[in-house]
Amino acid sequence: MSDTFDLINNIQSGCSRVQKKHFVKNETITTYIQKRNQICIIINGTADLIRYDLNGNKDIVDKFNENDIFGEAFYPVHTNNELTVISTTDCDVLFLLHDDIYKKCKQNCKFHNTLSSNILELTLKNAIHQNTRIEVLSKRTIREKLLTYFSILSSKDFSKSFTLPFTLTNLADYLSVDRSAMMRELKNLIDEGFISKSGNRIKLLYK
Amino acid sequence: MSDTFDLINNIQSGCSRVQKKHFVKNETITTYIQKRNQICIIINGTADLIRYDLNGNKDIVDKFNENDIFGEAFYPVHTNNELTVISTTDCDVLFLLHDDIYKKCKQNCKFHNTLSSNILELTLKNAIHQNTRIEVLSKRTIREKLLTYFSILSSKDFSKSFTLPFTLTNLADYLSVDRSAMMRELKNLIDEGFISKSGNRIKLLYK
DNA sequence: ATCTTTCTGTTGCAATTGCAACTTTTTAAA
DNA sequence: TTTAAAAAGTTGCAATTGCAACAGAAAGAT
Repeated sequence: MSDTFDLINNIQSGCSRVQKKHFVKNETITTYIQKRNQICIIINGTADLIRYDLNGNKDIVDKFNENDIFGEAFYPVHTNNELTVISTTDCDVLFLLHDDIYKKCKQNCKFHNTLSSNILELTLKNAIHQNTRIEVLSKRTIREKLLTYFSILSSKDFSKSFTLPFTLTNLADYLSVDRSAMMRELKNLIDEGFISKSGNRIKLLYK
Repeated sequence: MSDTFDLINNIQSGCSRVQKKHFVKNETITTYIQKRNQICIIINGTADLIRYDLNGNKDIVDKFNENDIFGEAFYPVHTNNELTVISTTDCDVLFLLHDDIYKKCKQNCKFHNTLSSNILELTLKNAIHQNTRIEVLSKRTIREKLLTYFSILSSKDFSKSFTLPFTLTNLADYLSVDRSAMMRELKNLIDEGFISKSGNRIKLLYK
């Protein structure tokens, strides 16, 4: 994507303390503990944001892909549990300091301006992601959650047919519902003729 | 807040097409139809983001307060229903054009830099809001939703006691659960000694 | 090519939730 | 200050969901 591309091209000339690091699969990229000044951007690869609660239960809070922006700065201060970002493939990550973006650079340097614009773009994309998820999660039944999510995917692809960006197991996590209950409801939707499904390709049959 | 304050102070000097408008209670501030270039900031007052679905049902999607940033740019493109922002009190709203923020100003003018920095801050605050809601909504039971939300409010206030920022009716909407079911669960939490409640002031009694 | 792990698909059952339908209390408006 | 409109509080009941516990299929690893 040109956004991040511009940014990388400008790192050399920058007056900011920007680092780029490489991670192999299953490494800890960062933990959300007293790093509210750190903002991260995935240049390539994928990672999971994982919560370990007090009982040691593991829970995938978010999934990050190429060009996604993340960091403790995006999260409420929360003392009860620990958030950790772990690479799910090999990946390259850019680490920026929030203050370097926020505080106005006295020289009005080109790097700062590029940085601000790019990060605004990435942050907006992030907001769209989040609002999509909120719209889906705020539906009360599994059926409505599925249909809402499908409808958004359909709008995005301009087509009644689309491929799920997840495994069904991960879809259940995304919708925050029990997997078996979701499977049951998917079956109902198929039996009642609302959708058809082969593998993780879905087709909407209504309207 | 100093963020928005800085911004307003700089409007006069700006090269950008910024408008400030006043609305009385119950006016339509904007609709999310083909305004993906429009970004709005509430200077003061409050507003609701409302969805009208195909059956004409009304649903409060989000609530905005002073210094909140919003606009179609934050939402997925979605053909099925209409989103409208309506003032719930008298309010003043700043209208910016996304392109004016995104596209680099050739003169590196002071206004542009202030704008970018401020909007990044507001956008980050917005992300924290959204992630809070996602964390709460992704809990599977009403009990967990309540306790998670309470725990976040408690962390924010550095206290086991805090005041709900909503009426109970609006809290049920925020948690996306049936109000009567939520009341039942609140009562259970009180009876089992997890919390105490008087009016909309909550006290956590555990740990 | 075999083994191991992850994912898909199912089902019974108990627990939770939403819905509908009320009453009472509080707040706002005329 | 009376009236109207929200909000809070309750309850029975039916529907949905989560949980547990499987078996089979697919994908990765050795």
